[in-house]
Amino acid sequence: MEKAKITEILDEVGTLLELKGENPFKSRAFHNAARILAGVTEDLNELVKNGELRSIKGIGESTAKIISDLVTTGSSSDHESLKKYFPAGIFDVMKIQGMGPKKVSLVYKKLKIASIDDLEKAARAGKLEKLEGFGKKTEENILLGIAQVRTHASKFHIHIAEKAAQAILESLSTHKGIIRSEIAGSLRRKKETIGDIDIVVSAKSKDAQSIMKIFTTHPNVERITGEGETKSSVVLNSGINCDLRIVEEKAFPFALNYFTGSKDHNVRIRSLARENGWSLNEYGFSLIEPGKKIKPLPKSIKSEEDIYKAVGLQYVEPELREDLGEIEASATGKLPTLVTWNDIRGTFHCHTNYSDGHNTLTEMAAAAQKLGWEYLGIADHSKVAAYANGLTEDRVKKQHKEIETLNETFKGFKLFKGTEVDILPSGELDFSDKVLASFDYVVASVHSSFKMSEADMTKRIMKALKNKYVTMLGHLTGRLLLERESYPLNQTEIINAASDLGKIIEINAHPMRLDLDWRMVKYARQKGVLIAINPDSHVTSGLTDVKYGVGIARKGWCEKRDILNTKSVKQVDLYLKK
DNA sequence: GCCGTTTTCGGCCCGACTGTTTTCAGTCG
Repeated sequence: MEKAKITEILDEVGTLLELKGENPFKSRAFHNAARILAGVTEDLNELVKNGELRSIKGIGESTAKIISDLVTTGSSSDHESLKKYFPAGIFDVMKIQGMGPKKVSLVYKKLKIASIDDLEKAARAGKLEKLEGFGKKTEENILLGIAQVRTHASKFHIHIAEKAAQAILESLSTHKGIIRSEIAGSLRRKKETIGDIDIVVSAKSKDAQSIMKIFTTHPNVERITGEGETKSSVVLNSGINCDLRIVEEKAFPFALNYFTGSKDHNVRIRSLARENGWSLNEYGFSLIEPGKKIKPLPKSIKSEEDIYKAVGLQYVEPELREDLGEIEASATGKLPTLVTWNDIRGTFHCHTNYSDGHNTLTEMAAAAQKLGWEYLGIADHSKVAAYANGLTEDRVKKQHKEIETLNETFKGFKLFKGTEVDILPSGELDFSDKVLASFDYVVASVHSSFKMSEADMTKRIMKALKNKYVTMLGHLTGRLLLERESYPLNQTEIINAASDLGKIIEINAHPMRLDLDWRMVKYARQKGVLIAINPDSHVTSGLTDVKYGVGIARKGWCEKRDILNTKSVKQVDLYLKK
């Protein structure tokens, strides 16, 4: 069984235990195990065979048994017996705002509700309000929650969320009482997809009410879902939930840190505080048992840096706060130096209006130069990509001529001739070797037949990788959210092969390809594989929007040495000279 | 259920808001 499926089952076990009303720490143990397992790069079969599962922190006797059963037999008796308590549809019901484990469990037991449709029918018939702990208002909220799940995806692209958040922030800034204000949450952590927007501001309490008013009456607000003195929640007309928190100035760094998350990162920081005998919340440090000091409370915390220092850590950039090793790295002074916009010299996966980009070669070159870049790689689609107006051999020649002519006009800037050649289902490439040889570099990508088995898809890509003209494997992600294109892939095998063959792996080249799994990046780095994270103009309107769509434009995606910084650009340049 | 070197038992992060209660459980982040 594949690892992704196993982590899904562990999560399911955790959720089923919540529904059963088990000890919350017990169910959390399974969710933790799922998350931890997802970050394991070693071969699962080997780990099971050698009995090494238990050596992973967070995997104990029960979770190890489930994992090992799933790996060896494809099913787990513990999971199967838990499943008997609730039908599968129950997981959908859990997605509705306001429906947590207790309420879901109750409506199932009393009314046999096990799907969103059932829930809607019961709400419309007024059956829910008669249940204990429910009422008229709860019923209305559930109907709203159902409507929301149906009309909006629960996640939004970062650039959509960013624009929506900025609009709110701008309105708030008109209030003179605001001392500091910042976007927090996953948007600050620069996740590729955003669940909701968190904004934190500091102000005197006498100003709180009028600040809240600006927020809840903003023209972009569709409806208010919660309104209090320090916290309000709204749904914006784009469908994104947005929360505003108002705290006193001295609490601002704590609130910012708290609401930036991630949840798992916060839990770790709080545990560190506890070791000193302190409790940490969004307002500050306090002693767990007043009078029984273990370590004196830190004084004058003015910034997040001060908080990290107080618990013995180096400052951790928001982009790294996922509890995926950053706490340990920070404690030992081994945090990576992150890429910044200034590190970028160019990129290699751009489309133009030759295929499905929105801009001409001239416009793309001008935009790249305006960004201060030294080069831009043009990689339009190949002929089989008819949906994207892929280039035939003749049009490739025409584009090459145009690039050559343009290059003569540049000073300190160069356009590279590339292609994003389709990897056909057979693993053959969409251009002959002779045509491929005419490019400066070749990106090979899968754009069709996504429903192959993991083994076949991996074989297909491996075959393409072995072609000597292929420089880079295009958009390897394995998890493509919000998009129809999605395919299974043995990432470990591909990275190993790229390492052996000296190929580059490109991640998230496409603004629509989301949720980079940086654990995979970490593994690739261990294997010495050069990773290129590239913007392109595929969906957005050219390079003007490019900084939203891509990792390379944002710090935090990887370490500098992974990407097209001075050192690795030289490596890429070497490729180009070959 | 998982962890731990001062602990093999006892703790595990913490608070705001809602809607239902009539003092608080449930949900969320």
